[in-house]
Amino acid sequence: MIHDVARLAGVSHQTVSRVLNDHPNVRGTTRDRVLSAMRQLNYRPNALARGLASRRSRTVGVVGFDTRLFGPASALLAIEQAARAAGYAITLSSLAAEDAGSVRRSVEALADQSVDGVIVIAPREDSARGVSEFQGGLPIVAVEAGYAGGDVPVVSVDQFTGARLATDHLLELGHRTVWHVAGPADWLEAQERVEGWRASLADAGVPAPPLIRGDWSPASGYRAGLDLAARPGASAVFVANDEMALGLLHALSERGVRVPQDVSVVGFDSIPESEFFIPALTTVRQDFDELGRRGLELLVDLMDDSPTHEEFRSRVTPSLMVRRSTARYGGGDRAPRFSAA
Amino acid sequence: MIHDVARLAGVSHQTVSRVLNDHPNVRGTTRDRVLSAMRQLNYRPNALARGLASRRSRTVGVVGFDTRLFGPASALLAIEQAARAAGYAITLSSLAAEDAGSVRRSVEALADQSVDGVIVIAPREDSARGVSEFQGGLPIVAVEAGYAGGDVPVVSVDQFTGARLATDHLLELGHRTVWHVAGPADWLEAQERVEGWRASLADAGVPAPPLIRGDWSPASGYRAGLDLAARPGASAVFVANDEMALGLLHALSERGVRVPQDVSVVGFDSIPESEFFIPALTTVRQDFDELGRRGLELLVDLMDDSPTHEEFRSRVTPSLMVRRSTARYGGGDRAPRFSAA
DNA sequence: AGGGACACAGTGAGCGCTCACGCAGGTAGG
DNA sequence: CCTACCTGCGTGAGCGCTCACTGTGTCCCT
Repeated sequence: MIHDVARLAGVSHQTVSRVLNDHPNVRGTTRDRVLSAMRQLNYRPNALARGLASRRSRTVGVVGFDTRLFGPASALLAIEQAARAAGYAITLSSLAAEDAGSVRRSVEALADQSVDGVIVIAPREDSARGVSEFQGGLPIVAVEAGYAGGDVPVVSVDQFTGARLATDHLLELGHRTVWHVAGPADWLEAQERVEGWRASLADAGVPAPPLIRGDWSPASGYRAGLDLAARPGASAVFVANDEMALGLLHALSERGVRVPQDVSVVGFDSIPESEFFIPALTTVRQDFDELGRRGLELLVDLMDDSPTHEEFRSRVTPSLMVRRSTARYGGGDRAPRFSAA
Repeated sequence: MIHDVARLAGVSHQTVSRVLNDHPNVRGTTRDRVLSAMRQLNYRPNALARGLASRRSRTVGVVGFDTRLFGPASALLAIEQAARAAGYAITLSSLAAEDAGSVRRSVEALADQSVDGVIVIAPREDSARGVSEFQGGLPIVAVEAGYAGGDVPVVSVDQFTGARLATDHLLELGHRTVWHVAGPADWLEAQERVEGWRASLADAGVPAPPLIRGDWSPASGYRAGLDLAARPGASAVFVANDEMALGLLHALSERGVRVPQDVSVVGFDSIPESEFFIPALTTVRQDFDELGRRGLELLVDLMDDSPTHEEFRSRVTPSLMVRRSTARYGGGDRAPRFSAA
């Protein structure tokens, strides 16, 4: 096919290849002849052949865990768009279960597809290990994976600061202490948020109430909400994500506990829906787009092994969105209107 | 590389290739020798080279519009998993804007990547046109794209029936009529839902209130809610998706209109959060997983050009999830507690 | 005037596979 | 006993490109 173009343009196949790859040392007039021949023949370079010959597929693999969730889905989209802009195609590989083994297998599968690099969106501890387990000389970047990933380049949101933001906000409103509904213990993000919460309480010199564990789902937030509704002393809660906060709000409403009059609630993520929760949820916004963009940028640097970003760990700073679910501490305990089932 | 395996196993490269491709006419003992040689050398076939030689990349392209939304994201995930099971890799191409041109460009870009087939997740009218615009002899399946797509094979949810389900439910509860907050006019799904709603009202012999347009966003649902709160006659609303229903619920709550005592609300999609809205939202569930699975199945059939499914249009039936946002019509108009700003 | 440097173009090999053949040897049918 | 056919395996070419190398002509410096 490249030969047809070459013949029509009256040059060698190599010159066509040079034009294709923007090599210098092609005279302008020659280039124009080649380009017009390409247009005439509606020539489309064969990506497979280029990849085979050049050993660069111009494709990056993305390993994602549950890309239905807002965070991963947003990061994926941002990565895809940044990749397209940088001239890379995206090959996707979702994880069924997220454990070290399946992350490794996914990366291997992508390597078999001859991708030039891999981005792993996988926020659990195990997956970070899965990444470092992979031995293949393939550039890999982890996104949303906290700091624990050994020597893997990581781009992540500063969860610690985000959690402090949330907790400090509640303390500044006069609450005596802040409860925390956390995510699963094996999620790096959940861990960091717990630490931020603890640090904030410690700095304020107030005791930390017992931790309540959720699993990110609204249902688990609902259960936490029932629990909290039965504790008249609890006046402020920092919930580790917006979905759980939704469930919690639901439970409090069912129990007749008013938000924010009786209890203040802060979420995390700022999913688009959170602004329309009842009441509108005060939450910590993570910029997933920025995350995806930076991840791809870092990967491109690694693939070009240009003067590689000395910064192999990049952190995105979250911000607090104050809405209607938080208010000044009113003092006193709630009268237990309903007993908790 | 295949030669190394061949040498170690004492066979020709062609025999290795036969083993790789599960060809018959290889003696069991020979096959075993080849397999063990592969294992010893940790041989990984080069997908690019196989694709180049065989003219089949074993890759399918997916064009998706805003894969952050629950529907597209779920379909994408299901497609990916079905593809993996069928031995295909996934190349992703998200759409920035959804118009005919950019759909066509996306499909072309995927064709340039030598994909064997394409699935388009693009629910707008324009995109269906974009698909049929593409001339490339590439198998294409549209998902979530209604019926309007000319001669393109389509897998979609029966939106018409879904809308009837919702409207009938409200009418059966005794409501005099049902209002509808619709999606954008150029979305096929929105159109079908409007038609289902109209058909249901017509069958019941009740007049259709004016249509309220939204844009799928919670914010537009919120605006619709403010509008409806000011109409004391409105006692039942069918909202075209759950996000808008959330915004609507928020507005009603702000205005002191109680759901379901004063107004019954039905959504569409059954996003995971909807169960924890306040109150839990009655909604129409679409099985996006089934959609994705069937889409890929259909595409595989087309790619193998096996006795091709004579059914080129496959419809998934939605179901009604009755929760707490709907109740029997209480009779009488709402007393306007608050005037609409 | 000679030689080095550079701009521009062409030649052949080969990336790692599969495809279309060819060629033995065994089994069956007449 | 010859043809016909199947099983099992090998040989060579080639998929559509890029890479490394070679070969011109032109300009500039010494």
